[in-house]
Amino acid sequence: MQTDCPFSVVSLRQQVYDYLRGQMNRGDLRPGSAINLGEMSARFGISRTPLREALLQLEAEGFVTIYPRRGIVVNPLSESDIRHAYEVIGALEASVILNEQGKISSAETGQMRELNELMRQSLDRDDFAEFYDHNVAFHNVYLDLSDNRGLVRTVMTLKQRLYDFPRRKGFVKEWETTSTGEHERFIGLLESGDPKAASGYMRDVHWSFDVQKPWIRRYYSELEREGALNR
Amino acid sequence: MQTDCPFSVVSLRQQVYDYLRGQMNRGDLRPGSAINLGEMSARFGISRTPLREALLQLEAEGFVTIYPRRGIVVNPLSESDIRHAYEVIGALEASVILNEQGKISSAETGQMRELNELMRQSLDRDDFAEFYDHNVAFHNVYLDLSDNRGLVRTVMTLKQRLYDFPRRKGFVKEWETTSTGEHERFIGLLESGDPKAASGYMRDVHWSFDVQKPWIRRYYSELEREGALNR
DNA sequence: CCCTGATATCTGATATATCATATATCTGTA
DNA sequence: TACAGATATATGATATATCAGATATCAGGG
Repeated sequence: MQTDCPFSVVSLRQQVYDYLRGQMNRGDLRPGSAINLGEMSARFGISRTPLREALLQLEAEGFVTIYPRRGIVVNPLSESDIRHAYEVIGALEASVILNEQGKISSAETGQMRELNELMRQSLDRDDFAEFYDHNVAFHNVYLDLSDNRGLVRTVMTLKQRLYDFPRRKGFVKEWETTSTGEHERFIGLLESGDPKAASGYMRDVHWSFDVQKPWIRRYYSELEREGALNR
Repeated sequence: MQTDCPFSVVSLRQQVYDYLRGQMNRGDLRPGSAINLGEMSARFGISRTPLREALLQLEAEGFVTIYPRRGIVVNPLSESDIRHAYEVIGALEASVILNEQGKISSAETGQMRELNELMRQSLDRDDFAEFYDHNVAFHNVYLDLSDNRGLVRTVMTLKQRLYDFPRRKGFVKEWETTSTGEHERFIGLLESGDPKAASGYMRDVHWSFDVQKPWIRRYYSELEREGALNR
């Protein structure tokens, strides 16, 4: 029925949401920058209502703050925001790995191996965007096994928050090399039949703010110099 | 400055949100029931805009579904919704317990003991509302130690979803007795200096859907007979 | 010069009107 | 009688106008 329909009407609200998310993702809309309903309405030639609705959604997801009658600002990403995101992502990804262990077979670990290899190739080619897409796809191998779509949506929204503003055209190569190594260790634990250890490794190492802190600080401090990150 | 101000203007949108949440909480707005913007606008004498904005927020939080141009429906709570909520709550509460273990002292465990005792007294008096308030307060003892307000908000929203619709004036007493026993075990693990075991117990026993499934099914199946829960 | 109160301006919040889509009902034809 | 197309109705989605609160600026008095 509806899911088979080749046509769909995308609400203006959704289009605005997608547009603004795209702007943040490309770095065209930076942390701290102001968004003005009246200007946007004039620029796009649409009314303020769908704009406002899209922004209310973005606010609920943490991307912007609406100051009543004062203005709308794109949220900076502070170190504690990063720490909080790591905490939630780590806990939820670990939970999925444990809960869906029965569905993680050699097809899945094989897929993750491929993606990890593609990540390494992207690293060698300095292709940042591709590296991150493969990274997201790596984690999605097990996330997509979960029917808990709310959980996955929470994780994905937080990842978008993490990835948007530091989404620069560059790496801390040592971090990414370590990261792909952690992926490999993770796969090894899964393949050796120890999903509990794999789950713990994902939460306590790969998504541990404390463990990753030196890389995080190095990575984000470089961005801070570029003015993309406000403490 | 603003946080000290004894006066505040509460937007219509927020008032509508609070009102509707209160209605769901009291069972005056049941799962499956329709909400009509035009009727509500007429009844409250306010425009549809803040109504719609409140409902968009409620939709984002899982309480309602807005069917474009067709109507707005209060979401039923299915068994899989409950399972999903348990999964997320368990993972996140366990994470807080681990991360904030340094802040959990005898003051906190003492507080939890008191609340658990109050829960037992409510149970003896068949005071359902009070039992649940103490239960929420019990868990909040450690949740409030976390500065990850996004995490806590996620947990609280899911709990509201769980508690609203089965919020009847009654108990499965054996479940609640078992539950307070689990609280006691949890406190014991904390006091014996094993926060990791306490964290694991909270996630793998107290908030494990599989472990609690028999109680859940008994509790919610009674509600289903009352028409409060749709599968 | 500084402070206070009045006024102007800005911008989101709300009210009202209209539009766009989904569904129900009616009408005509085979 | 059944089916297809046209029309009516319902309801959320969007457009436009106005309001309400926050901030900036100005004017007057001490």
